[in-house]
Amino acid sequence: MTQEDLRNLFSSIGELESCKLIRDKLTGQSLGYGFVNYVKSTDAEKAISSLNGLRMQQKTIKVSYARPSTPLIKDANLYVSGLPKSMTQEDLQRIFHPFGRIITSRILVEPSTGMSRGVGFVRFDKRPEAENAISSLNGTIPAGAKDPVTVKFANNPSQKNQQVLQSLYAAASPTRRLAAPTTGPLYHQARSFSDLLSNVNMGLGVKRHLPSKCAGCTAPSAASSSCAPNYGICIFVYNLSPETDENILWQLFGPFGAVTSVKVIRDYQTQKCKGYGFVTMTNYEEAFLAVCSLNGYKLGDRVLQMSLTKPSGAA
DNA sequence: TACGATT
Repeated sequence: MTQEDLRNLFSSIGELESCKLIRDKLTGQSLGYGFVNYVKSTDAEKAISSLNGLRMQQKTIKVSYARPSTPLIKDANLYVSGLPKSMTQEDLQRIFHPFGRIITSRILVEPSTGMSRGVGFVRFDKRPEAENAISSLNGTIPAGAKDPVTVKFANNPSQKNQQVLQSLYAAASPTRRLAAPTTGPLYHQARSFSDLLSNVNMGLGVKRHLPSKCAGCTAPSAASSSCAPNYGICIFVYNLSPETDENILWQLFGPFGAVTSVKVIRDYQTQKCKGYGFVTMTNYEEAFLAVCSLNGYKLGDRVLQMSLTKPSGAA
């Protein structure tokens, strides 16, 4: 939605004094909210009663009175993971409401099934309420659940966009390409990697740095995995260096076939890779070959290990 | 830091 869309929608109620769509500072992308001032307060009331809850495309818009702008309401948004799949938004609110006024909350779902992904968000009115919720709830086990939940401050959308831009820049940067070839790990990777691929393409056995039993490949029926089985095969990759970025995973797995997503798991504070990541591939045969080929592959000074992700909830 | 998930 553009600023103009916002203006058109809300000016249909009454005369506007001002109207502002909030955008990311770097990318200019809408952050999904904005502020509208009406000349007459009765029009503001009308806007809330007629537009709140309106469904637009995939979204349900929320319209309410803006809270007074103060530093206290900033950074009060929490990210919650490890929730039982059976937990509803109402359950989530029940758990968090003792700590303060909840502005919004939601549980993320798999689009295809509507099933909970076990993660969600809770935005409190005030920062100290959010802090209290973290210290009281993080690591605790909800009633009736068997695993503890993680409660922490949510990532800031502009931080996330910065990461994406940096990663794109790093991939495209000529200095990076010139600096790497003779000494960097990418050079060594590229040479031995192409050897490896030519082996694969000729249908020959694959050299490995470890005597590999192809972990995770022994039971092809285990193709179902915790990560979106409808969307592909999810591969767990371990022993990545702290400097690993998404591009490296794309480069490693892309030649084996269709890769739908890659994820480097990072420490939130340092933004360094925690040593592992995930790659989702569309086709089982290609994923199988990638795991068999890349397990034991030496990237820089590290021997990679990989397997299909641990199935979840299987008896 | 051997299984994430960021509206």
